[in-house]
Amino acid sequence: MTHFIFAIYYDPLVGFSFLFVYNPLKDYLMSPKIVDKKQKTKEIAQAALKLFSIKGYAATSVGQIAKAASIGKGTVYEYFHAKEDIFIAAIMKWMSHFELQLSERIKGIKDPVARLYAVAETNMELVEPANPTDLKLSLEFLRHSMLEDGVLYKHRYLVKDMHAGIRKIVVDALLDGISKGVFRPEIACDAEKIAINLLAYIDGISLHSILSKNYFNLKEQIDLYMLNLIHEISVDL
Amino acid sequence: MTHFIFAIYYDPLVGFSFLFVYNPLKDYLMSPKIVDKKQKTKEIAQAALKLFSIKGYAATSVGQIAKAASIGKGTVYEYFHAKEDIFIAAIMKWMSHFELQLSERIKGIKDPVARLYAVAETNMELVEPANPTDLKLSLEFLRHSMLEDGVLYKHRYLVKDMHAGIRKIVVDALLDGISKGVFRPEIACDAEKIAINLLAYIDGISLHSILSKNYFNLKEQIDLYMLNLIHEISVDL
DNA sequence: ATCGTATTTGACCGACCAGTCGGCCATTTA
DNA sequence: TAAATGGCCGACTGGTCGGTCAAATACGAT
Repeated sequence: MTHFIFAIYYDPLVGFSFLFVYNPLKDYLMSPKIVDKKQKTKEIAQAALKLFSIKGYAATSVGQIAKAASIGKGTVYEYFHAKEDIFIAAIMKWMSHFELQLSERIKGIKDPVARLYAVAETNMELVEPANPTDLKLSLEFLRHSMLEDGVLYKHRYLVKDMHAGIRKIVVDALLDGISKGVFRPEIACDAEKIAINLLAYIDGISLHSILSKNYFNLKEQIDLYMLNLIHEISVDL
Repeated sequence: MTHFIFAIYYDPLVGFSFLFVYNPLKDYLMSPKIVDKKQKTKEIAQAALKLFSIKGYAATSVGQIAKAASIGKGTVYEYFHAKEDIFIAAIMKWMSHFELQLSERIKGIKDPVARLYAVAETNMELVEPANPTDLKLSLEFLRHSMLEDGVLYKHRYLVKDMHAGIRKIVVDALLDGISKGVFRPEIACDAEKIAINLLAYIDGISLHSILSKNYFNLKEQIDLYMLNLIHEISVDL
């Protein structure tokens, strides 16, 4: 009876999305006012993400999100059950954006040393250009994942998963370096530890660089760390 | 005419405090119900500190602070002009407590290597014992210092000052190590950079340890970092 | 043109909160 | 005992915010 094709989309941002999809072959038979819920959900999450990263979760009201998305406040609740859900969607959008950016950067780099540098530099550029909204969002993210009554506490695994994903990239680079004879084989058992330390350091130095703006040069600091690291794990020449 | 001695106290937590002080030699002449404002201010700040570290600034109401301090809400405003001021006082209390703990630990340790370890371990223990409220407070602290509309933005120098103080301890340990022939003289020009990286790493790994609870062993990670650091800066044997 | 339905909307509600204020209590002074 | 004073308090106010809902709107179908 319906003149629309029915589809089930899965999107990591919005989960399963049951959707009446516009069918270009039958548009003269379209049902009344069908919108792409998936798309609009993303748009709202995008607008919210921007506000959350500037003002923080608590200080951003649903009304402001609605205004930023150029829709009414009530409409927001057609797409999200609660403010918390907007935050979760926004965070997932941000995470997948970051992971995409990182994997884009990594892909094609074969040299293990260059690969480690690329991981470090991608994180660095996330913070550098006088636009530290990402780190602010990170802090918001971490805070709400850590606190028992935090909005993201039930979704703590998101942080862990993200960390695990990036850590795997580093560990793989290390093991790859060993098999290519660049890094010392003895470090294989410490590869995980080395990766954990590298990523923790990058987060720490990024944080400090924002707090002590202009006091030190982020790139120089990371270079010093990387130089020592490479020196420590490389085969003796 | 008054039967009290008048004193001006200076306390880093509450600033100058003009105080009628109880004089034990003349207590039979006491004025009506004089309380130690300085002391009570500290008690309120202490109660607030606990709540802020558990729930965060925004989620802690002045009423809850009052209840935690076992006083009425109105009384809180006898001691603080605004909620923001309670936060500032609580943060300063927390900072001075941390700095005291660190300097207590450091004092008496003459060996430069042991001194570096002591700095790292003090930070570590701050986070370790299944009671990560301090790191939660750190995050709250950083967030409000970083954001333009953060409660502590006008007091950003507090973070910088604290970092500078701890950094000086590390730099001094490094320079001391050089003069004692333990560390290589060439690192003198990099001492500042090394200190910045060490402290950034400690903050980063502490953060990750809370987020990935039970995934890795914080002490082992720090030991690995310190081992590499010491190896890198020590004179060759 | 008109109907029916999907969608949108902003006024509204109840909860909460920072900060105020008038009054209460306890103790000293006269 | 009465007045004075320091300290204390919680009800109240003005305002915000998350979430709801009845009415309005958009738009294809007929």
